[in-house]
Amino acid sequence: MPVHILLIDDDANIRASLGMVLRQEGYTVSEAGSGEEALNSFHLHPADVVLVDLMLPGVDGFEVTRQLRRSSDVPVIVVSARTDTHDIVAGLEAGADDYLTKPVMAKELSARIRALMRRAMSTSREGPVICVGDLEIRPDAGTVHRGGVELALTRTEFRLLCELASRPGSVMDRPQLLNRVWGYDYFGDTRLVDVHIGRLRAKVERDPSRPEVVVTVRGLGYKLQGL
Amino acid sequence: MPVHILLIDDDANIRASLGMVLRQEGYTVSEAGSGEEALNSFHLHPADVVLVDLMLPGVDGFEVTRQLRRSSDVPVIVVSARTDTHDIVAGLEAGADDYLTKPVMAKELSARIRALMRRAMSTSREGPVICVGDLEIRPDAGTVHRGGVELALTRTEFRLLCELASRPGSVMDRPQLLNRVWGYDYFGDTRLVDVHIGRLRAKVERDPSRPEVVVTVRGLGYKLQGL
DNA sequence: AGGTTCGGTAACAGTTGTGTAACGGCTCGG
DNA sequence: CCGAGCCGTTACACAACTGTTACCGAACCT
Repeated sequence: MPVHILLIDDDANIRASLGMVLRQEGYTVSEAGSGEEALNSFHLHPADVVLVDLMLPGVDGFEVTRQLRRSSDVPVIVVSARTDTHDIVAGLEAGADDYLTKPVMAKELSARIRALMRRAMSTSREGPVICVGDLEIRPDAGTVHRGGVELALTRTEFRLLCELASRPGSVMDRPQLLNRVWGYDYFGDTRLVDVHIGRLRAKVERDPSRPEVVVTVRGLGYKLQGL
Repeated sequence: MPVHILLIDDDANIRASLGMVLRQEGYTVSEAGSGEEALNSFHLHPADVVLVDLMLPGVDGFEVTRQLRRSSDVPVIVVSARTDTHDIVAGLEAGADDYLTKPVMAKELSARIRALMRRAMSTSREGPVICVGDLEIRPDAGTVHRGGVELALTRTEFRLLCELASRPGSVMDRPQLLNRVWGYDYFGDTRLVDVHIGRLRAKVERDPSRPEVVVTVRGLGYKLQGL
């Protein structure tokens, strides 16, 4: 799941250069040139991090921050040309988590984003949940639920399932699975994967004799039936 | 409950002036002049926020930050004379939440502390009482009640329980628990955690032979049954 | 259909993980 | 100095998990 950043600045050049830096870091980026645009955009498609300039036409950066805070805990970083302590304090008081002054160093910006996300994640109550079909996989809790009941998977089964779930719908062959689940660097033939797939099915499938979730692709490997 | 700040700097003048600023803001402050002193102090009396200088004799600020992170989620702000982007990035990567360059503006420092505490407290502070199943845990009071009666836990048992309760439902593995409860670095295998889990269960579980609260996740660790 | 390959699964034995009892060291208060 | 409680280590028994093998049926090919 890519991390999404909303970038708010009225200067298209700055948006372009910051955007490029962020995209290179692997983030997806959407841009807004005004406060109104930003708030609308955020409502439609909430971001994981917001970068906001203070000087915006219309609704300024302070106000954008306050509005965001009203409905969201999203991490907000102010990026502004204004270096005055008064502005910094006002930005943070408005609800921002950090304040950077232009010109920003790319490395510093991304380090600060990482630090902030780390902090924001660590306090989030619920870990991520991966849903495949009627399965709910919680890598964090190490549990799999189906219809509210917890399935008792072993560690290997769980890792196998997670590995398959990391790319639902696409086939993974045996060497690949051996590598990623067992860490083996192994070619020859072993039925290891098959056996564990079988054990996994016994717990995961409604009717293990007719698999609907963990599907065999003959001659290739296995895949998770996306949906 | 007053907010407590640990201030680490080898320059007594800076400690004095920053300390004064912080005390005026209503914080209680303890000071340390070296990394070793700071880590010892933190272990004895954990702070709510840590301010650390980078240039320290012996264990430097980077290392202090890393060590703290190993056993705690405490908010850490680096306060350093070094303005180089490389240092900023390294500080944040080491686990710091923010990085300020000297000379620091008092107003900015306190605004950043407030912003960070707001973020850190937003969901992590469980309030005065954590309830798990029919257990009532009061971290401040150091007590656990079940059905109105107080359970007599030892300090270790209590910390273990609190640690598990900090993320109910999420599995915590043994190294993690060793770090956070005992402050150990992980060295090989020890049954220490298991034994104390057993002792904790003897007091906490209705039927210790069939645990419902402190649940084993084989191959991974233990978790508190959220409910 | 017959031969061949591939996948599913039962059985088993070896390995690993976990619960717990027991023991000695330590601290603290009398 | 002595006992009580707590802590960390060790040892052992038992349960759960793992990887291998063997056998069988299904799918594929000619």
